[in-house]
Amino acid sequence: MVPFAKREVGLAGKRADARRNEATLLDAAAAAFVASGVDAPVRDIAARAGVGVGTIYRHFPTRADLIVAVYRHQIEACAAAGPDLLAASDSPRTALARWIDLFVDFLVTKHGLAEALRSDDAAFETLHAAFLDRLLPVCAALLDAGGIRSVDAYQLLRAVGNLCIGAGSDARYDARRMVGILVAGLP
Amino acid sequence: MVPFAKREVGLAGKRADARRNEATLLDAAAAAFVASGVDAPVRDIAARAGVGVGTIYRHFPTRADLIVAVYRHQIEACAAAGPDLLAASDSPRTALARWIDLFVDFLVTKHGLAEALRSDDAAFETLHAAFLDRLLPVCAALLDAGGIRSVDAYQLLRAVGNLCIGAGSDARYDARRMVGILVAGLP
DNA sequence: CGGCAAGCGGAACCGTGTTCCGCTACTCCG
DNA sequence: CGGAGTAGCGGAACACGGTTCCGCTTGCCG
Repeated sequence: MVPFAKREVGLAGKRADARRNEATLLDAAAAAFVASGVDAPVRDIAARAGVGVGTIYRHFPTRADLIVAVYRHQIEACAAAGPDLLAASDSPRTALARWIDLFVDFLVTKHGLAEALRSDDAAFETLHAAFLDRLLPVCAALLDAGGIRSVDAYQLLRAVGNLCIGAGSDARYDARRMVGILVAGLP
Repeated sequence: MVPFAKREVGLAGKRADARRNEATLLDAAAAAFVASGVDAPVRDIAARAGVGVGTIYRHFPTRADLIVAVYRHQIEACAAAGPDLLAASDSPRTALARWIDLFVDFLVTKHGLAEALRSDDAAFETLHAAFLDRLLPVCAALLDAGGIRSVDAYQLLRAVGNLCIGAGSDARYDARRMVGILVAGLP
């Protein structure tokens, strides 16, 4: 028996101070993301954590890795909610609508996340992948359960993500509403 | 004694070389936008035009001013098409759908324009304004003619603009289709 | 032609992300 | 417990893009 072994993937087998720094960095990054959005300057995050910028890049080679690490649990929760909603809702269509609502809530409450998600910058590839790996199958299952064949899950997630861009910084624009209209209008 | 310049300030009173440079810059910018998107580095545009970067900033104080100048005619054409479509179409709803198609075509064929349009960077304020000034009233008229009160013109344009983001760089995503579904689903 | 301000070029500056390397200090082993 | 070796650290340095600034050039007008 190996106590705590591999409980947190990135933390196993490292020196104690390295593990401490990684945890501190995750906290600092989460705080910085709340305060300044996911575009928070690397130096700010490093300063919050009380480490040098080199330490960030050692633990998280790209910004996307850091973002994924911070939000991994929420991505997971969103993915897990899919089957639950399908079981609990009156119709698959309702389940889809509710699940999309969860996804939208997630995106609009993280400033800049929707923007980062759709960036075609190669550095954000792993962020893109992390979302698609977990959420695409869930979305596909919901579409399938609802008998919706007119769009594939990728396009729908992409469209919803796009609609969420800038949602937090423009009082005249209500992303939730436009997403609702889109989903309701799916043929 | 007159401490001011001998000639009135204004476009017509510019020096001949300045007017020449401005025209050259517009051509160079248009070419750079086609080649590298509207995010083309300022130095690239200057190099294409054979001028220094200072010359760009003198004629176009912000990047948005340059973008607006390059696309002014197309914005204008799109705005002008609104009333025409309303007169020529079977129903206001059809006219709206066709007009949105024009708008989408405009956006997706200009790499990075949709992204720039929705940027909350203060430098893009005049770009934002240029689009809204001309297109918002047209869109509002089309919505009104169709009796659509459930969304305002700003939200619709914003949503359509968002859906067009990244349309040119992702083969799996068809912005025109998602926009079509959204517009068709407007209650 | 001569004076002078409009206009020009591009070096310099600033704020990002990212890399690199000399030093620190943690861990392990004797 | 103490010394050696290395994982890991800090932050200076570099890359790169936008923007500013200022000394020089040049078109314009008298």
